[in-house]
Amino acid sequence: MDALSLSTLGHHLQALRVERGWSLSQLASAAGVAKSNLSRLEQGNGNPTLDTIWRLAVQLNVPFGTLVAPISVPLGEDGVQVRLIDQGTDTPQVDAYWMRCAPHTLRHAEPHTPGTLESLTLVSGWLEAGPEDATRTLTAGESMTFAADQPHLYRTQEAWATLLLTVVYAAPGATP
Amino acid sequence: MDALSLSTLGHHLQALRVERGWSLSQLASAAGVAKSNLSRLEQGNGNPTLDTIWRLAVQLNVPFGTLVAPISVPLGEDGVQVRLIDQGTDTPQVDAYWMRCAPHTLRHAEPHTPGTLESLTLVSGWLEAGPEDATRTLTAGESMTFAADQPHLYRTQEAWATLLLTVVYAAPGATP
DNA sequence: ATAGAACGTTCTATAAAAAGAACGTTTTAA
DNA sequence: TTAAAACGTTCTTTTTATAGAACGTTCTAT
Repeated sequence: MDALSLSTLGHHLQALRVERGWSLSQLASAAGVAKSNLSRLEQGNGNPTLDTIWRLAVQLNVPFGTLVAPISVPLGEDGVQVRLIDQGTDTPQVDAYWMRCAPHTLRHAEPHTPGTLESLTLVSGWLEAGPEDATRTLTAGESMTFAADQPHLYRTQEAWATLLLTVVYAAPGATP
Repeated sequence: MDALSLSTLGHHLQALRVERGWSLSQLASAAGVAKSNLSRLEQGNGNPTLDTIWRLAVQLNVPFGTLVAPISVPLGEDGVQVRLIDQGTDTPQVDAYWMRCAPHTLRHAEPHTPGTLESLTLVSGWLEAGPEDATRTLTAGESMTFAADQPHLYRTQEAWATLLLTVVYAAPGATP
């Protein structure tokens, strides 16, 4: 754990607290944490316990990861990281992926088999994606579906992109 | 921090490690964590430090929140199992879940805050979902988006359903 | 003005998380 | 068959995160 992350946590804690108009003492008391402890954390020192982070997150009403973001995750060589979440057992075959693209990444993807579709939902950041002649841009929370049986691409600019991606392969015998 | 969350963390740690074919000793060594410590954590005891969680998350190559996110319902009484995949860091807030529903399940969900949307993509099976007065049915590979700021439901029939679900919370200050 | 309360910080004491050594067991290799 | 290595667990020791008390300071109200 680097010092940057610790000060990030501290800044986040303080920002969220002030945003809500609470004093350090109030938050500490409400969360059941010693105010000396919270003080230390906001200063960027310390290395809080999961229990402590948990209590503060609950009290601040933020998702857990929010406190410690930005998240640093190792990437593949091309700046794209992909993880298989699940594979369907039905027809058509469906593969579900979690995917993350570094800033200024351009990933070209080969065509899948005819009739294949991809659906993606952006979780964080900004992304341009789609068939190479018909891309669209997405921001957090937005979704799109496109035909993936032709060359397609994923491209980021200044921001990271995190998304869910499902590949729906054409059902055997289906009429295109 | 309740015991459930701690054992959840333990299970996640172990599952991710085994998934990668690593031994406890290997992971501990690679992450720079004492194996006694990791052993304790996988057993569901202990209350790890942010530093420890961080090192393990980086080594396992998963977003931070994934390790500690509560697997909300372990296929509980309502036959629904939910796993947090990722949480966005942007505005609007986006939470990504993997969800599985047993056959003949009916799950009623409370309204989210105004403006909240849910997008889901079915990976396997059959699912009826949406606002209670406007549900739709999905089969493998299909997607839908609906307003989740009203009572909504998920219902299966004879088959299981596996899906990706993203909850997009309304941006603060957005005009509904 | 002045007493009181609340603020955030910095002490000290205690509880516990982390590291490292040692253990018995299982796997691997000679 | 045996020696060596790796495994995961359980000890002990060390480090440190947490709680609580005490502090000086800044608001608030009388």
